[in-house]
Amino acid sequence: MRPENNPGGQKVRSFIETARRAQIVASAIEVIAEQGFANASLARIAQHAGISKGVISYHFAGKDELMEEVVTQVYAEAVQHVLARIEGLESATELLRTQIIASAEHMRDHPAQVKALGEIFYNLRLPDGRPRYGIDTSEELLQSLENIYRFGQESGEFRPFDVRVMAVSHSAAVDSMFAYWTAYPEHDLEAHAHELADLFEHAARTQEAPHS
Amino acid sequence: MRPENNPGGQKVRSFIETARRAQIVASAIEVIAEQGFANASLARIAQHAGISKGVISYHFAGKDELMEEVVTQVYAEAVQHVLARIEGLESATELLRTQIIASAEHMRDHPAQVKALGEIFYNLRLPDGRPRYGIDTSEELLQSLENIYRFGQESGEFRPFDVRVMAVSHSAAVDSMFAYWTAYPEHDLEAHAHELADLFEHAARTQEAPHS
Amino acid sequence: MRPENNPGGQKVRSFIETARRAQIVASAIEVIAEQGFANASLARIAQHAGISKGVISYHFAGKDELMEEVVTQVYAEAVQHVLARIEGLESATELLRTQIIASAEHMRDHPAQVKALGEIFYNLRLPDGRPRYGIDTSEELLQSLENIYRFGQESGEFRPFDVRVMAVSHSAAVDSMFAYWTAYPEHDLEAHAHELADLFEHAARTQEAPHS
Amino acid sequence: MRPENNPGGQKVRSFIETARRAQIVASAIEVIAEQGFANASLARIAQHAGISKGVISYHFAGKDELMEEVVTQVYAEAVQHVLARIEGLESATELLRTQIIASAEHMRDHPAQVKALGEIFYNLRLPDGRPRYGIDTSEELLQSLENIYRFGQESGEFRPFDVRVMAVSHSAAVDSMFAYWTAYPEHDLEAHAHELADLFEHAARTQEAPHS
DNA sequence: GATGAATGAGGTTTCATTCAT
DNA sequence: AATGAATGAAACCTCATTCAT
Repeated sequence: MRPENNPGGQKVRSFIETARRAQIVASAIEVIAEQGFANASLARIAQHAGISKGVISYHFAGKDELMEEVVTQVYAEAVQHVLARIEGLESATELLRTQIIASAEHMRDHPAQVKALGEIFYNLRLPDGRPRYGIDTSEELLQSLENIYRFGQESGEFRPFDVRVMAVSHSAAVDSMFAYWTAYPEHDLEAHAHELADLFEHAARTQEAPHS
Repeated sequence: MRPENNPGGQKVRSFIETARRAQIVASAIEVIAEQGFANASLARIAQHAGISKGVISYHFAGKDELMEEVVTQVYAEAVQHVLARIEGLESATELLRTQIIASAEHMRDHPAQVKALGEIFYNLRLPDGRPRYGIDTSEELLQSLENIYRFGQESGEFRPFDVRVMAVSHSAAVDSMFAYWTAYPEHDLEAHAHELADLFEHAARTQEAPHS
Repeated sequence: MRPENNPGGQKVRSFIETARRAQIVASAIEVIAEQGFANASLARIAQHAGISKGVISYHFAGKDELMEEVVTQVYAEAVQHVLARIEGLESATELLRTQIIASAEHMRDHPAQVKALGEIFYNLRLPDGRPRYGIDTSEELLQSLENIYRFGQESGEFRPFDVRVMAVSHSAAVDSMFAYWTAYPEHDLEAHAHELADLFEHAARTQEAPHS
Repeated sequence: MRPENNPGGQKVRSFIETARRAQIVASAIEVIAEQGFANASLARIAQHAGISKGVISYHFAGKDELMEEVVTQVYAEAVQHVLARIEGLESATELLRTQIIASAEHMRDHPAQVKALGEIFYNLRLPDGRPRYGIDTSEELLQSLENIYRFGQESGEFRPFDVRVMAVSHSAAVDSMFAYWTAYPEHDLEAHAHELADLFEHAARTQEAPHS
């Protein structure tokens, strides 16, 4: 039985426990990325980590907690990377371009993590059968993207359009970049990212009608 | 035991067999759409259809064949609808816009089918754990979209860009339109489709030349 | 998957299913009687019956349903036996004596059933941890006994006393007769029953008035 | 590793060890009383005591030894209370009445202990599946009760009857008094005890037929 | 053609116990 | 003396598949 919450509500985890949890999360990411969510049984995750099945049950309340821990860690890392890269940018165009390109960088550097994240998003279900994560889970991301596009509209860089549709499409296009690269590893991810940046820049920006 | 292949390699299916297979496929679509791929056991599909579990095993070699049959039928129907709607169109802009809008129509009319198709695409795996369907399965669709965009480039309607990236993004954006609508059923699907058409039209078309 | 309820709410069970359920119930009774509730796993019950573990899952929704079926069948049989023996009796004294003696007969003829019934009563718990069967489950039995004692009070055979305490004690004493016989099989069950009948007759009956 | 037996065969326990064992026993009693024997895992007992699971294994050879320690301590305390209350009584009638009433007092004052005792009695099994405690374990208690009833027969207070049956029934009736009170806490335990005393007094005593 | 019945593998989880620190 | 960590067995349950009827 793991330590209880302390009064502050934060788990107090020993060094060993932290390390084990990280090891298990890492193993889960690899197994899910390689074999898919449906084949990622606790037995396989344990075997892949070279530990006993019971260890996972000891460190996590159940499979769901493990999966949620994977999501939390992986998602946080991705957000962190992208935010660091767009920090300080001042034009909406630069923001949207950099969001796409930084996402591609992160995918290139952590493909298994991103793959696992997607698998869990699509497959993890609540006990009642409804998806644990849905598009509504991405609300935060969508609002960030909306903010970029809305900022561009207000600054005059961008034409008028429905920012929600733009954000949803932007997000899906970025995800599809990763999926395509996963299917065709020789595909040029960086070039794809720049093309995609062009695509959304053209889609969003005010059409020039310069008069002579 | 079902009939063997005849010498020509084509299954000969009786009327009853054809009807049963259709009934089972329909039931599978509904169960998958409602409960998700992971919860769509043969038992549930059979129960939903009001038939015995054995019937499915009798008419299909296994669960995988059933799933593939669902994909085949549903995919064919979707393609058929969109093709009929874009037939005869002559400008690339009209083609791309109509492809998006017709897709939305099909989603509106057959949401369960489209939902099930997505579930199977994301979840069905080969025995070795690799995905049964991948982006490569969409090659045909991607080429059709590429053809539209390339046609536009050749006709001068569209600016130069990587048609593959455009096709992949286009496809993903259309899929995300459906996913978003599924999550928020009150969302205006038709409006989304028109916004999306605008999005890709702006993304692709030649920027207006300066007026002299 | 077993057949669904028909509209009337009654399960429709085939002959084979009925036989299998009876066989499994019988096996469960024997295993519980011999090894105790805690050791009566589905695996052992299946093994004892010479069938596969999955058969039980096929015929019963779960272990709980199996246990409840055991209780239902065994309890009904016991009640039926005792009721048949006391039918037509007219004095309260005869009723209480015969209730005890008939119970002993049933115990003698079906010791495993009675043992299993007790095990399940004491051990089966609801998912929330509360007992599935409690003293409140015996309410029906207690009321029957109360009726006997109250009848005796009204007819003047019995002295005044709290009929509930008498019924609870009566019921416990009968159960302890079985438990004692189980522990000491050479113990004379029939003699015990007659002694117990004397005990409660003396406990209940009106004290003879002094002769003048 | 705990201290070995000394040559005399008695464990030598340090103060700390004694205190820890008592703490663990107390925790076990509470957990068993609240959640039932089946749900009283070592993990839960340790958690309830606010100690590590390993401590229990350190101080007790195993779960069985802990359970036996609970029985020993609780039983001794109960016997002690009842013996103190009947000490010095001189008539069999007083003895039997007081045994019942004193038992009820103990139940009222230590319900968790009594509940836990019952749970363990009914559920603890030897490795071979046979009950660890049975009616034979109560032999000492039964003989004490027999002594009371035999004393009453010899003094002429009680009629002739089988003292073993009377003792077994008496014991069971007292236990059922507790079980009933547990199920219906608003039930008047003291009144029940007095009714029960009346019951066995009437059951046992010589029926007067005084002639004038 | 169709069905109910049965199987056995594999899933997650709980648990008593052991062990190094 | 005490602990956290780890183990492996066993529990219940679900499932795809096979088979006799």
